[in-house]
Amino acid sequence: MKEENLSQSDIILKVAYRCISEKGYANVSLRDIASEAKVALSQLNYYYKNKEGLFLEVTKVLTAKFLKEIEDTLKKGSTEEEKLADLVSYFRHLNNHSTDSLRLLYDLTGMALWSDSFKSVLEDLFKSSADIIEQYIITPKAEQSLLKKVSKETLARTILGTLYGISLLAILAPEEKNIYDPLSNLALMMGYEI
Amino acid sequence: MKEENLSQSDIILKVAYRCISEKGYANVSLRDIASEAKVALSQLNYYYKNKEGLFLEVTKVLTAKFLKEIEDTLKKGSTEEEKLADLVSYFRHLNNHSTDSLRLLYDLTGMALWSDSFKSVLEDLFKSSADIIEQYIITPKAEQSLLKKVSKETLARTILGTLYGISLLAILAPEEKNIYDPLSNLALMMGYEI
DNA sequence: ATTGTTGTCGGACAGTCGTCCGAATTAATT
DNA sequence: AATTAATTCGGACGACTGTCCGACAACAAT
Repeated sequence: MKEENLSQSDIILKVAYRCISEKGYANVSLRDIASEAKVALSQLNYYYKNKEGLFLEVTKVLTAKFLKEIEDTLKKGSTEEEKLADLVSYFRHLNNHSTDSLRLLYDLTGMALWSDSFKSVLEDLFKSSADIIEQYIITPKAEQSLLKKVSKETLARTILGTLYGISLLAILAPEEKNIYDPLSNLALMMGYEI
Repeated sequence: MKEENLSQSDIILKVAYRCISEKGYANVSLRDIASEAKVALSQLNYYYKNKEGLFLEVTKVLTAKFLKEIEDTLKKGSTEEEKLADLVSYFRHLNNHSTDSLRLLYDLTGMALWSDSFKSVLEDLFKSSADIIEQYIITPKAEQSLLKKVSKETLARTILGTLYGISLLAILAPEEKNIYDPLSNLALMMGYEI
């Protein structure tokens, strides 16, 4: 077990991540986390000062994870079409196999609607994600397509927003069979053949 | 003042709607609502039984409002292009002038991630919205476009998800100037000229 | 006029929450 | 070995939460 040599602060962070992604930030108390981590309640304040401090740290872990995975995904393919298809597949994969992390992302996004601290972290994630997408996908080739009328930044933001919104709808309606078609559809809408 | 002849239960509902949309469901207590409504705390339980009951009622009011506005919006235009442009304008308008209602929608969507009661209400909203979009926008004309490869249902769901996701990003990054371009961009991506 | 129903209120209840503090233990430094 | 610093713990504190109950008022129906 690699968990043996984790510091107590790491354990707390890990357990907090799992708890929130399973039950939602509004339904998790510090006592829940402390007891699941087999740690005294006061240790959470010792390492992270506040509940907000702890949850903020969880948010940073999550956003860093997403950012890295998005970049890794976009690095793989060689052509634009491949990269976009990979990005769509990545979100589809999140929906299928990492529903908890995706729910956590939406939950923390909801927190960002009311708290400036969380808002700045999430803003940074979306800004960085859009930048990466712009860098890897929006090549001159795409600009020559039917999308030449909009800026690179706008196009990248549109892609991100679409993936984000459709994934959220997919989480809320898991019974739909062709629920991930819209993701592939995005590429078609952009004029790609994937 | 039309508020004079509102029943107490209506006042409570109205105040609850406003409170949640201003501070978020996790940050509003029944006492907050009761005091703002100038009503005894126990009255909230008298009329709505639970906190969940009250918030659920707020959710139903909100979803009904959105559904009606979406339908009204789509009824106006005569052509497909107009209808789609109107729908985009409607979301843009929400972002600019009804930010509270939009935030409330996202907040309750977040609640739907953890509670089955809220989930079914929100599911219904998205399902009905997609149906309406499909009915008004996806005519044979659109099917003959470059989108002929996907089903009507999928296309409608894509439009809804895109509007939803991009609006959420727009709320979180209000400083961006051309933040609503992606909305218009959606139509361009679909091959429309608006 | 009396009875019963509905609405309204204040207050109390038990439980949970985040935070903090003092003591005990362990580790590091001198 | 002795002193200082960093961890870890249990417990307590005050504040806040949702829920519930009994009393009183308004009104309707008999």
